[in-house]
Amino acid sequence: MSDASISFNEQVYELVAQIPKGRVTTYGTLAALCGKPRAARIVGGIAHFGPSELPWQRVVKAGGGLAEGFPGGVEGHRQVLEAEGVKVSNHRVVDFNQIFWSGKQ
DNA sequence: CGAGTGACCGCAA
DNA sequence: ATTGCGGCCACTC
Repeated sequence: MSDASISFNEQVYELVAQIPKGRVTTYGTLAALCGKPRAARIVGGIAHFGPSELPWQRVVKAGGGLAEGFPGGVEGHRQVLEAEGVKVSNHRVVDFNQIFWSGKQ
């Protein structure tokens, strides 16, 4: 653990910033990577007050669902995801299991 | 400085 | 399929 001295939110920032383009992950996964598999809720709170320069659009709900609290709603989220190359269908990420990013490329 | 809230997740009824 | 509850951390008022 090289970054165990930083806070939980700092780890989330690093992870979100390292998400490859065209790839997506879930709040629970980011929390689990930080060591808190039950802290998915915190990731959502961090995302709301976190730096807007981070690609929060690549962060979706479990199962590939779009974030309901996203600015503009799931409709706005869908537009950004498709702009990244991620196909979305009915408020749901297509081929989510293929573009899912588990922290290892 | 104390309490509340949040862009969630998973399970139980 | 829907509804309700507990859990965790950081940030805001």
